[in-house]
Amino acid sequence: MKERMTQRRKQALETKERIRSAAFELFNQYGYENVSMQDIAAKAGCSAGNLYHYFPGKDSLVLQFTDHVDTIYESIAGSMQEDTRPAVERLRSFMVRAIVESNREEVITMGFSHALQHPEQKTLAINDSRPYFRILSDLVRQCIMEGSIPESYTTEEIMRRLMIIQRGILFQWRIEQRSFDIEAMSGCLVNAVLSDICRH
Amino acid sequence: MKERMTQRRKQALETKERIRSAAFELFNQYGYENVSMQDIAAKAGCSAGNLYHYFPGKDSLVLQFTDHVDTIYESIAGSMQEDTRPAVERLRSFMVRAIVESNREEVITMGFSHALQHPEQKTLAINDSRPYFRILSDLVRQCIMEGSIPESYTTEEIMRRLMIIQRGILFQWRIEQRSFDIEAMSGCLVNAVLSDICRH
Amino acid sequence: MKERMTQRRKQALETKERIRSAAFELFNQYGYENVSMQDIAAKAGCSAGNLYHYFPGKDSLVLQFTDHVDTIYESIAGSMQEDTRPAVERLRSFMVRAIVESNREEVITMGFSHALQHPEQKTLAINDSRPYFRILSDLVRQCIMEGSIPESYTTEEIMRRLMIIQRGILFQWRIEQRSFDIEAMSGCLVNAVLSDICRH
Amino acid sequence: MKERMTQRRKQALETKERIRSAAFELFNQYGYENVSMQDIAAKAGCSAGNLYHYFPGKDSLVLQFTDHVDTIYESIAGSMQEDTRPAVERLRSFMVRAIVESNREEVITMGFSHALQHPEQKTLAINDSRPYFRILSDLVRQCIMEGSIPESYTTEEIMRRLMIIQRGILFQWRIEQRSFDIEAMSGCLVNAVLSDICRH
DNA sequence: AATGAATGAGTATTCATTCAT
DNA sequence: CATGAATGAATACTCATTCAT
Repeated sequence: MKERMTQRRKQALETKERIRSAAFELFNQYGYENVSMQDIAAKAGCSAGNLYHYFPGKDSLVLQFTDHVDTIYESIAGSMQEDTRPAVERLRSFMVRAIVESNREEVITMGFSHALQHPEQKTLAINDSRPYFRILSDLVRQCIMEGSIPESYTTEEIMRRLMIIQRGILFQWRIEQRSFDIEAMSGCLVNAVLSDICRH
Repeated sequence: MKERMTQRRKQALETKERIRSAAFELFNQYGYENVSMQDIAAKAGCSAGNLYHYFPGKDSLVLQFTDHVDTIYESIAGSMQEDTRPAVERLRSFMVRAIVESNREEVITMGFSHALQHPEQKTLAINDSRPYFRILSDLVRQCIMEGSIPESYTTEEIMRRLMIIQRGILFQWRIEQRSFDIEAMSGCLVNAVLSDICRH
Repeated sequence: MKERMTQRRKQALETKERIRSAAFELFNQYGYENVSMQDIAAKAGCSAGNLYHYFPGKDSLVLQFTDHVDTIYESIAGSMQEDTRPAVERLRSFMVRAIVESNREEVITMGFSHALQHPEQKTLAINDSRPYFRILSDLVRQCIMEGSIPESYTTEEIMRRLMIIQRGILFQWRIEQRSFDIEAMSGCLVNAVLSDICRH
Repeated sequence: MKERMTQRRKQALETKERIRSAAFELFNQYGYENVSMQDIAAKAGCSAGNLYHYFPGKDSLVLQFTDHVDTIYESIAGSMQEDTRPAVERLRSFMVRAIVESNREEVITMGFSHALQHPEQKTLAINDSRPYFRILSDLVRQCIMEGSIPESYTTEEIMRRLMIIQRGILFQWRIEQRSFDIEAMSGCLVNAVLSDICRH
């Protein structure tokens, strides 16, 4: 019986994941408003009614994307734990990888567009409980402590600039339909901004 | 009789403008997909059917925003015609003003969000016939000619970086709900990027 | 001053005719329900509002077609006034010409389709005051009098058969998109029916 | 469980049939363009949205009528399989029954009217894959083989004449609002046409 | 005589969501 | 866990008609 439950639960998790990923792909390709629950069900290979066993509504499907991004950021941070370079180098690396990775996963564009249309939901607002902001502010603070970033800046100001770069690149990347070298561009702009900051 | 015609035509133009601006406000506030033609009509003070005397459809209402932006950019460029400073200074000024002005008009955010969801419409794609790109590429070319930007960069590369900055700021400005100094931030980031470029 | 009035009236008549013929062409091509008053106005080269100076509504525009058909039938009858052949020959000729001529004018198909959809309006019902029926019943009665059609038939029965032939041809002609010889077919079927009648 | 599924499916089929028949009655009574999806839903006793579970759109509802007619024709042909009379007699019988039966079902008039308005859809065009035309051309060919119809005619020419008779009767039957003996009329006109053909 | 701006009711179609099975 | 029939409200767009000019 336990076996069966596990079996069943496993299947259920698979179904949930199938739904989530179907939704993400479709949202990304056509935009939130142009994807219907029936479309998602069709792509996930189940009935429309069944979606409601796993997600309370369409909204909650979009909002899954923040969890998804957090996972990505955490895995980047995890893989850098043994990096012993100065904080400013690690910050640079983290930003570049965050930009590249987050643009690999296409849902994010959708999430960004959604956030742009609904700023009041504060989906992308600075929020210390979310891994992205936690990791980033940690790194920035270490930079300030090690002296590579002058104390005259607040953590928030630094983060804001980096976020502007990240989101600007995401935007342009989408608009130009992926036609430039995103890694080079990220490295270059993150550098420009950090150098500028360090010089003051 | 001509007088009367003018009267009528004037009223018609007013109606058209009322519709356009109602649409812009609503789109900006609630997002394109969450605004119905009825909503627009109600706000414009006319019947829904009447909208179709002035605009062939909902789409064409959104697309008006590019014209609107173009007007802004042209007026900035116009007001700078007698500026005799080096090209790189003028580029800096133009960018800062473009960012500040375009964020003053709220529709633009909506247009950007729309462009993000429909990149295939190439609303914001580089397009030499649009004033923004014409002005920008002119200035960049002058910088290259006067030597302030090295020849190793193409105009397009420079423009891409500036656009990333502009759009990143717009994004963040919207997300943080206008809670930082946009002029200072623009100056700062445009500087950082241009300095970085000039140094190479 | 009289001149001017005449001038004006002439222009008015021209406009009315332009509207009528625009409506007919469009109705015929696209069907009554798929043509809007604005379409008609555009084709007639005037404003939509102006249509209402000449016709009280869209309905009355369709109904014009019966007048139009009557004119055709009267002109056929007129041109046959000096025909001295036996009545049955003249009936044959009239039918063939009526079929051919009425299919030349395309509106008629539209009128027929309209009549089919609204039989309660009795647009095509037998109606002695209309030229078509007057002419036809005259000819049939002459046939009976001259003995070429037996007295055992009523005028109405004969007319009904001829009308069936006429409308069947019109139908098929439309369905097959004008791809057979309508004159030969008319002659042939009218003959078959009349011969059959005469034999009994 | 299978039982239950059957129950559900049965109910679904009933609903589909209720919708189809509601649509047919209404189309026939008021004409395609004067019936709204809401009307159909109301008559079928379900919501308008539900219509779209069963039929992709309004058009597809009209087009169901050809299937309906085909069923009728096939049942007539089926019931004549053991008829051993000469082909020309069987052709006569088939035509009369086809005319009478098809006029019993009122939708057909509506379908015809629709076909008249949209000849480009070729709903009623000669189409060898449809039972009506297959049966008819079979019978005609047999007549030619047995010598009752001269070889100088093509199958198509014969069929065209019979179709003209059938459609003409249908037309007149509708226009005169069912006020004559359709069986007698069919027999009489089919006879007249076939005799005429046989004589040449 | 003519315009064209304005209306308001109407139309097909979509879709998130519910629920009996 | 899963289905899919059903709903009902919403939505973009159309159009005959009116009327001030």
